[in-house]
Parts: sequence; structure tokens; C-alpha cells
Amino acid sequence: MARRKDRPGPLEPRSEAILRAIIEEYVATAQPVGSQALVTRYRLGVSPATVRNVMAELEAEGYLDHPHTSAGRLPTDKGYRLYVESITEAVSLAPVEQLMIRHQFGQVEFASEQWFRLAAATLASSTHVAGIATAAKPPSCRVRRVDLVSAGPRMASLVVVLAEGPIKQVLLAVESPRDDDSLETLTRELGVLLTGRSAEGADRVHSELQGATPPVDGLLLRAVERTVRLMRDFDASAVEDVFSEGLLNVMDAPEFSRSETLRRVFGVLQDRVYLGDLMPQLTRDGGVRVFIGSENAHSAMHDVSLVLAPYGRAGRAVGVVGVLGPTRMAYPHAISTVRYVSALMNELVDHLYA
Amino acid sequence: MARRKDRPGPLEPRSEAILRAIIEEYVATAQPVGSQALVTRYRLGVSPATVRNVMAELEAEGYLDHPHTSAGRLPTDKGYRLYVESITEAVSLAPVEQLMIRHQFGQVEFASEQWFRLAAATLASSTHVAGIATAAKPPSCRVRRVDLVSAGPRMASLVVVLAEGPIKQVLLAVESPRDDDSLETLTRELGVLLTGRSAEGADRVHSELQGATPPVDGLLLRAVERTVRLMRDFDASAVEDVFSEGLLNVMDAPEFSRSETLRRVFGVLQDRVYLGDLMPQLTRDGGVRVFIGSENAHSAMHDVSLVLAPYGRAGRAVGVVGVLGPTRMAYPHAISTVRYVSALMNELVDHLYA
DNA sequence: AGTTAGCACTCGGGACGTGAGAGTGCTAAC
DNA sequence: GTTAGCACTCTCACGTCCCGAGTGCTAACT
Repeated sequence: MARRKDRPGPLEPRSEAILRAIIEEYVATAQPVGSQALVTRYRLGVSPATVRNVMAELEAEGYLDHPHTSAGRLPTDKGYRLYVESITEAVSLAPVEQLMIRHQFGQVEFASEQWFRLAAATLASSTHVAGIATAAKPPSCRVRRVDLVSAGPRMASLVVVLAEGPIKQVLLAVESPRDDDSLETLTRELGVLLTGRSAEGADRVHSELQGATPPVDGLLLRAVERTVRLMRDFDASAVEDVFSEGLLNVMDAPEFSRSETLRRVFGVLQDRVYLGDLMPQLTRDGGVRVFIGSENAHSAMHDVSLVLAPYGRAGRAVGVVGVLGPTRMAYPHAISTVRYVSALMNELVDHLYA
Repeated sequence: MARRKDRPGPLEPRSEAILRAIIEEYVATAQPVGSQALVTRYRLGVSPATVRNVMAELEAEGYLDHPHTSAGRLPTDKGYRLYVESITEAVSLAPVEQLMIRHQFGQVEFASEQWFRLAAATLASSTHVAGIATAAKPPSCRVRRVDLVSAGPRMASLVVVLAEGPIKQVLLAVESPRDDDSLETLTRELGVLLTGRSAEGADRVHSELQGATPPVDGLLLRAVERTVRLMRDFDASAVEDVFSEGLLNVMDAPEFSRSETLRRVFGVLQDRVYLGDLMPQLTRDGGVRVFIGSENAHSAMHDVSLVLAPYGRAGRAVGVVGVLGPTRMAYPHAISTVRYVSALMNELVDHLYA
């Protein structure tokens, strides 16, 4: 061997071509692939014996694995990683698919819950794995408007519209019945007190009201307090709602036909914290990021890969879209689809802030 | 046989006891159950041979089935139906479970999205099958409040608060930039025009505005038009959002370990129309209703059962809660849990309108 | 020196046969 | 009407066997 120096540096082109072929074959068949099958199916211009030698090397360097002696090879996470690195920039989505996706986005209310759901569904159907989308969320919020409306004899509904779009609603118990006029007055007072406030600002208002003499209306105070709480909650989380579609696609993969692992994966996914922790990485370099198997922080995710990209406007509203599938995933297509969808959503959001 | 008249009327008590035992055994084991196993495990006071005779009868009458000659029996949908009829009123939920469920409902915002999600999740975890809940929805809506707030240079967010709670939001494109004051004015006009209107009322307002001379502000007109549209959509659908949790629980059942059917089931479920069609039946007689396998209208649901109950206040806001699982389901527990949860939700909603 | 043909070896998995076990239906006795 | 007895059926688990795909190694080839 020429470069038997064991430097982990770049592989020889031939080795890389073989690794690539193995991965593509394995992704397609889910079967360990052997040297014979490879040379016949891919024009490699070398004999099976040579392929075997290369395979042995690749295995020694940790790119391939070997379920048992007389079985073919399959890629390790490290192997996938190398493969993904080599294709990330290259691939772009077929124009037909671009059109189909773009068309779908025209069908629903922009930036509504439907919109995010659609993003996830589109990714799912286009890649045949699970699609994920989080609602776009600004890093911090201000009160745009507050409304207190009656919701029954003993209940009032507090509606808080935050800058950049999101709306929050909670019910408040009303100890003594109020007529609509009284609520109207309270709404006006709330508006004066809270409009334009950040969470901290609202909190200061709350403190002042608490100490006020004479004491302010109890309902007013509680409304302010709830507003503060929901704003704090909002600021604290890095992502808003998580929408996922096509989780069943992943179930189809033979490696998951049954297992308990999938259920754990879904659990982790619904937990907004996990995606939230990824946000900084994603927004920092902006493009599509791939997390392969054991590269995922959470152990429940060690058998799946995530292909994620941020979208939105830094400082205004940002979210994540992407797909989740088995590590044995069609990365080129997944990456190009995610890239396209995120770019499209960027474009649409940009239009909003143009 | 005494009553060999073949009248489909009530079974002899002994036959029914045996059917009951078979169902309970089959639900527990998912294995066809044989006469021997039955007599040893349940004190039936008769010999296996007798049980076999009864089984043969039950099979002839369509309550049992027979995968192959030398296998045990398993219940048909008709068998489950009889069984369910015989237990529906009887069972009530264990006090411990009641407490646990009640406790959970104290943890989240009343009548929020979280609340419905919780109902589904509670049902799922308590019954180990999938839980379903739809958001409570009044049969028709009126405008409680309208707000138009800026959502970027070329966008405005239209927020419509409907009576009985629900809030709708859509984005409107703004052709020429508006300052906040101008939107404020529009909001006031919208309030005057729409507050208290039903969908029809709002539509009339829209018609009048359309013909008005001089023509009214284009954005105002569009805001009214969108309000009408979303109110119509709201009125048209019998159920609002459908929340489901624990779909994976169902996947665990051996009969579904893999199959395509489940995916179709989930698809149907997310389609609000299906549950919507059931609403009239559910609200009419108010209690828990069970739909077993082929009793379900949609063919995709022929392998699963639904246990559903309405909740809410007729004329105000109503929704559905329930569970979905394999026909081989622990009906007594499912029924009692659904009944309890729906009663609890009723209680909480009643409190609101007290 | 790298490449390749040849070859012995290893496993997994499908085909096959077999026996045990569970279950049935029928008949005849209780 | 119930039950014991029995012959029969079918599934399933288990062992055996063998084939084939695949490997690693060595020796020859370019």
C-alpha cells in the first residue's frame, strides 16, 4: 500500500468510490453488500479480490462493519459521515420536485399552523422518511396587544398577541361576575400597561401593581401575571411547536419493523428541548446539517439520522425543518430536499419582511 | 339443546359466560383459546367437552371464529359486540385511577390546546391504546373581537376571537405600507362592523361593503372577507382539531406489528370528517359508544375499535374523547376510562358555564 | 508493488423431516 | 344434557443438512 502511513487523511479516490458504492447499494437493499455484487452492479474496473482488499482497509479504518465472518459489509456512522461530507454541496433537487413542492406551498395559509404542518408533510412525502418542522419563533417577544373577553359566567379568556405573530391564550377564573363593559375597561387598562413590553418590562409592571395602594383589581393583576408567565415561557424555549409527519414511513424500514427504539425516538422528538439545543449550531452556519446515528446527543437517537436546516430571519423569527430517518437513508435526496424546502421557506419569510 | 329454535335472542347464561371467558382470555393473550385452557383458567364447572359443544354453537351463531381446524377459538366482531353490550353500564373505574387522572387535569391550562392533548395522552397511558380528543367546538360562532396588527412591512395579522373561546388567525398581504395608527383605525372599524355577528351576519356586512360608494378601504374589505371565510369553515366542520396520542401503543399489538392498515387508520383519524360524522350519534344518546371493527363506516377501520364519548355542553361547545385500539381490546377498562374522562371534562366545562 | 485468480473456510438461512402439543369433532357411555 | 375417550388435524419448535454468498489468504501475474 502506498499510503500505509495510517494517516486518517483523505482516502484514495478508489477507496472512496468503493465506499460510496457500498453505501448506495446498502441504502437501496438494506442487505450487507459483498464484493462480487459490487463489481457486477457498479462498473468499478477492478476484480472482486481487489474490492475485498479495499474493503478490509476501510473496515480497519472504521468506515465499514461486518455483521459476521461470511457476510458482506455495511457502512458505519463514520462511513456515512464521510459519504455525506463528499456530497453535501453538490446535489440539488430535480426541477420537477422543486415545482411540486413550490406548488404545494401555495395551497395553504402562509405562516399558519397549516403551513408548518405542510412543510413537514412535504418533506415526508418527498423523502419517504419522517418530516419535521418547528414553528418560526422570534428570540424574544413583546406584547403587541392584549384582550380580555368573557368566556362564560365565571371565566374570562386572556388573549395576548405577541410581536412577530404568535398568539397566546389562557383562561382566567373570574371570582365575581363581570359584565362586558367591565372587561372592556380592563382590556384598555391592560393595553396601556403592557403594549410594547418585553417579558422583563411586563414583569416590572407586575411588581409595581402588586405593591400599589390602593390595591388594583385582582383580575387585572392576575391577567398581568399570566401574561408575564407566558412571555417568560415563550422566551425560554428555543423552539415553538414541533410538527412531524410521516413517522410511519420510518416504521417501514426493516431495521425498525418493530422495535421499541422508534417510540423513544418519537418521544425525544416531541420534546422541544432536543431540537432547541440544536438551534445554535443550525443557525450559526446556516446550511443543512446532518446528524448521523451516534452523532446525536441523545442515546435514543443513535439509530437514526437527522437532516436539518434552519429557516427564517435571524433576530426576527426562526425555525427548523428537516427529516428523520434510519441511518440507512438516501442522504443525497434528503439533503437536497431539505435544502430546497428551507430555502423556499426563507424566501417566503423574506417576502414578509421585505 | 333446549332452545334450538335458532332465535338470535339472548344467549343462555352459560354460553354467555363462556363467550365472556374466551374474550377475556383472548384479549389477554392474543392467542386463539382452546377448551382445555379455558376450563383450567376459569372456574366454569363443566368439562372441556361441554365447553367445546358450546363453542361449536357460538361459532355457528357467528360469535366465534376458527383460524384452522385444530386451533382454538377467537371472538368475531359480533362476539365482541355482545360482550360489550353486557358490560357497558356495569363497570366503573378504580378510584386510584380516577384520582390519578383527576390530578393530571389539574396540571395544565384549562381548555387550552394542552388540555385536549392531555386528555388524549391520559387516555392513552391509562388504557395502553391510542387516545383521541377533539377540541370543544360550538355548533355555530359569533365574532367576539377582531384585531388587525402589523406583522411586518407587507403583512398584517388578522386575529378573530370567536364567542365560546376559539381564536383564529390569518395573515393578510398589505399592498401599501400602513403605520400602526392606520391599522388601529381599521381595527376599530372592523370591531364596529363585525362584533356579535354570525357567519351569515358577517357575510351580509361583506356584501354591503362590496357595493358601497365610495368604495371602502381594500384591506378592510379583505379582512372582512377572510373573517367570513374562516367563520364559514368553522361552522362547516363538526369537529375542530383532532389530537391523538399513543398511536404507537397500538403498534405494539401483535396483530399490527407491521401492517399497512395502521397507517391508513391514522390517516382516517386525522381527517376530521370521520369523527365529525360520528358526532350526531354520540351527542344524541350522550354516553360511551363502542364501534367494533367492521361496525366502523370506513373500511380502513375494520380492524380496529373505537370507544368514544362526547363531552361539553349541548349548544355551547362539544367535543369527543375516546380511544382507538385493536378489536382485541380490554373493553371494560377502556369504556370505564373513557366514561370517566368524559365525565370529568364535562364537569370542568360545566363549571365554566355554571 | 499492486492486482488478481484460486481455494479453503465460515456462516446464515432455506428446505425438509420429525415429534410434541394443543385442539377439535365425534361417538358412546354416564 | 354432560362427559370420557379417541382418532384426527394442524401448528410450531427443533434438528439436520446443504447451498451459496462471502471472506481471507496465498501464490502467481503484470
